Amino acid sequence: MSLEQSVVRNHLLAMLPAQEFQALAPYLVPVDLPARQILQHPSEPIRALYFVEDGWISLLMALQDGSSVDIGIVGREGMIGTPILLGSDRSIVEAMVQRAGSGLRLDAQHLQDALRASPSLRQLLMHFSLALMTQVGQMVACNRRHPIEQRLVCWLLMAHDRGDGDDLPMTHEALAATLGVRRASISVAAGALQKAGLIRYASGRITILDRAGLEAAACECYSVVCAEYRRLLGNDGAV
Amino acid sequence: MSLEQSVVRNHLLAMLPAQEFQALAPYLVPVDLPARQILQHPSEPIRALYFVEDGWISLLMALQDGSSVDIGIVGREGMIGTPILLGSDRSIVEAMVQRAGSGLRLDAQHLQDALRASPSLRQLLMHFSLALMTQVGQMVACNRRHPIEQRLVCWLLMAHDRGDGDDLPMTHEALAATLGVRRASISVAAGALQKAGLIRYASGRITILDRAGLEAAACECYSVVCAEYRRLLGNDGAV
DNA sequence: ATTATTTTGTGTGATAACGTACCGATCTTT
DNA sequence: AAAGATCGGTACGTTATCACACAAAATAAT
Repeated sequence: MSLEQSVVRNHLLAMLPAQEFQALAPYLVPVDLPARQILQHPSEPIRALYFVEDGWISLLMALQDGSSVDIGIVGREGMIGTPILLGSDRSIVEAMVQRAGSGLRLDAQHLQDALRASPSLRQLLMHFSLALMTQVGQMVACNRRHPIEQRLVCWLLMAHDRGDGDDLPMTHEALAATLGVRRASISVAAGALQKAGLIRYASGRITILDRAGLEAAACECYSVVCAEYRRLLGNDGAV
Repeated sequence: MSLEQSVVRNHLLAMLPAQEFQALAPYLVPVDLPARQILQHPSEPIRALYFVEDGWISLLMALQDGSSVDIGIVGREGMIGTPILLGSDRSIVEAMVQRAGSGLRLDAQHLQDALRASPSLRQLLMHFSLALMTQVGQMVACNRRHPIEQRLVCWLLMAHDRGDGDDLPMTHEALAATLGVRRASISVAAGALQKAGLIRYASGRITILDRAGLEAAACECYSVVCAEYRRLLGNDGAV
């Protein structure tokens, strides 16, 4: 009883030609992605790719002082496991489920078979890798030059794109860890956004009230990265 | 009369099996890389890959305020043109020659032929792309958390690794643009390093005096990224 | 040699963000 | 309902870095 492409929410898989998807389907295993699960641990071999169906995954870089910084975010527009695609079973980048959801697992040892079964898959995955690289690159500049409030807005928009509704299950504390700043700084920045009527929040839940207003308040980084996702993955592939 | 592998200084090409290199050689065109030449322009199609032989190339992300930030640096351990490898002839990342040198050009339309001629090449290029991705990711965290002086040291070490001697032809102004900070901040940071006897500088030239001392003064980012280059490209591939 | 240009040193005040701390509000557990 | 834990608001002093400005030193051009 095989997986139906029509019910797949992952954009990469949804874009595959129907026949290729059918050939690929036997390798795909539906899995839950509970919050805080680590899909890619810096010190352990990566055993599988994950095509995200729901929720979103943070790519983190841990520092020696114990802090860590988000270098990218992946939702149903993408997958976790670019190192495998690029020929290594390790990476110092950590991938952690930030918003619980589900995904389709493709075991690493089947990747070559899967690529044979679906010739379009390689191109899609490589394009996604490039889009992700662009996102990470933009983050370098963003972290260097843009103030906390804009970075926060940028993050909220990216998370909103990858979520199901207008609610984001994040505390100020979690956001602070994600953006690599103090919790108090988030409280101040989020307070300003709430006062401006762009968002509302209460105990661990942030609600997007004015999407257009947020887009206007974000730094360029949001739209630049979005445009690149669209260019590489098409309007349907982009979030 | 073909290119001799023994005289090639690019580490990726040097690591190829001799036979594969011979098959690839006809596609490689020696080129000069004058300072400030742009190998990859955000708004133009990328027509070629460049295997760096000498000098180094900055990967830049330009921002709307007119500033730009270095997201990575490539020397003879690598190549310019990962977007082509990953299936796109465009990228919003700019590649500019920062220290003049030379390279071997592989025209984009020959890449597929080249990959057929040298099966090892794809794996090497993908490993390099992953190493570069790691470097960029670490830069995100570094820019977020580490002070200017450490970032400067980090950059000096990376440039030193990729250069020929202990002299780096960079003004404070150029360094400021590279690191995305004020020129005065560089003068202060560099002044401290000079006072500590780690470097010496004069009008557009920085000399590395105490390599070990610099390594001790750098943030973790330098060694983390180095280790990843070594892991992925081997001791000979790493800078 | 003189003049212009580039490069570096330095100072002043402003600002963003930090570390830390404490309190009240809200949620969870019992 | 009470107690405990988590979450958010706010404040204080500190530090890193900024923007701007100007002069001294070094280099290049005439």
